[in-house]
Amino acid sequence: MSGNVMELNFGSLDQFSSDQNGVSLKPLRCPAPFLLKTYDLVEQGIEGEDGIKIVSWNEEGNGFVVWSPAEFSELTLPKYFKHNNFSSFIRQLNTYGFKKISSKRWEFQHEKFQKGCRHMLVEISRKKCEPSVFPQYLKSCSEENAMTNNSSVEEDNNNHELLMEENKNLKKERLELQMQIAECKALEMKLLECLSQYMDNRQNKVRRLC
Amino acid sequence: MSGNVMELNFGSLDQFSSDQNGVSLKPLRCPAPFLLKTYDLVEQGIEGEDGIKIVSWNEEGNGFVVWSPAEFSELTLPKYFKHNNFSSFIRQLNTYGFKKISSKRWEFQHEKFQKGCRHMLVEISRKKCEPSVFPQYLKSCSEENAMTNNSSVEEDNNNHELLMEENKNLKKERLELQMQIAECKALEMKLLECLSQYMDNRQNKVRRLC
DNA sequence: GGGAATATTCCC
DNA sequence: GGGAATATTCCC
Repeated sequence: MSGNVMELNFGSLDQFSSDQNGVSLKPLRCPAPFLLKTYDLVEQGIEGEDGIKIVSWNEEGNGFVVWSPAEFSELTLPKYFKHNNFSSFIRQLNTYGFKKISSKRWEFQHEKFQKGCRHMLVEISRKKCEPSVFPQYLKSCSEENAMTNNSSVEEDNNNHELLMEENKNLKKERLELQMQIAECKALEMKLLECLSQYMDNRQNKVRRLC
Repeated sequence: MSGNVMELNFGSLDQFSSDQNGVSLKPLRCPAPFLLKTYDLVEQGIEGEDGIKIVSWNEEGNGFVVWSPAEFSELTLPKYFKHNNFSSFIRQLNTYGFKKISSKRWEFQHEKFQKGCRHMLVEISRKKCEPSVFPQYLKSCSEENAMTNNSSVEEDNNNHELLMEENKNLKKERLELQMQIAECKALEMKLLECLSQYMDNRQNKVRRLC
């Protein structure tokens, strides 16, 4: 196992800060490991005995460029991550809100990912899936309805495959909706329990007052 | 990267079955990679030049024993997984419902994990987050879905009308489920309002008592 | 043991 | 790009 990621140590996950008097303050939230590793990997983008520049900051220092995706995948990624897939790396960049800002080269940017500002990484967070209360269900509703209305009837009639596909998706969706309902019911139960506890408390209070 | 897990290939994720006439049937669900790897790893539990038995089936063949956790972690795990942590392995076993059945040795069991029954792995699934609340109802649902999928594949293929009909019904069902969810959400709101009123009342009561 | 966050993979 | 399933880690 020598030479691979399992023996690398990226240090403790917790970060401590100290003020100007050297007094230790409470632990700060730590940047996600992915961000720290990506930052470090950009800083050390020169590899191999021929000193190829595989990855580096861009000219402005407000983004980075993967100059050689092949060598990046083969040499750089496995030093920092548990894989050597460029696409998995890209997936993570997207998860953390990086944008690909050039169609001509692999250049990525994030407002809080800048040369010399390792401390700023803590301000980058993963995109969340659940924005509000009714979103996914309302969203799927309107989208589906639009779809159904737009799609031409004759195509559907003539395309068995499409129909089968839609059917399959509908079944999947049904299961998801059923699970959502189960979750709702569970939440109701909890709320009811909660409510009954409050009522019991009130009863007791009333009794004590009599 | 030679010699580590990233170059191992465990084959396609999809499995196909054929009947006795060699006719290819539709793809079967494939066991989780974790289960296949664990099965294979138990089968090949002898390692090193001194031929130590690191892991093997138990006497009955209905479970397996990790005889040497240290060597298992250091030698076996990284060959099959992207880590060398015994605890991560245990975490996965728990996720898939395995039980530790001895306090004296690292012996694990799962009803569907048996010597010579690699095909049975497909019946093992990850535990879901919400087991207790409405299990029977969800279960019957998924069984129903399985039934629907299995029954009369050829008829469905050949009968466009049936497919259209099913499709229509599924959409109707979807609408009903969405309405159910809307009702649930509305009820939740009322319960929350109710709860907050009780909390306010209690506050007032406390205030009056002071 | 298992909940939950993060990482990796797979797929659209 | 991103949703979602699975894997790995971290923590109780």
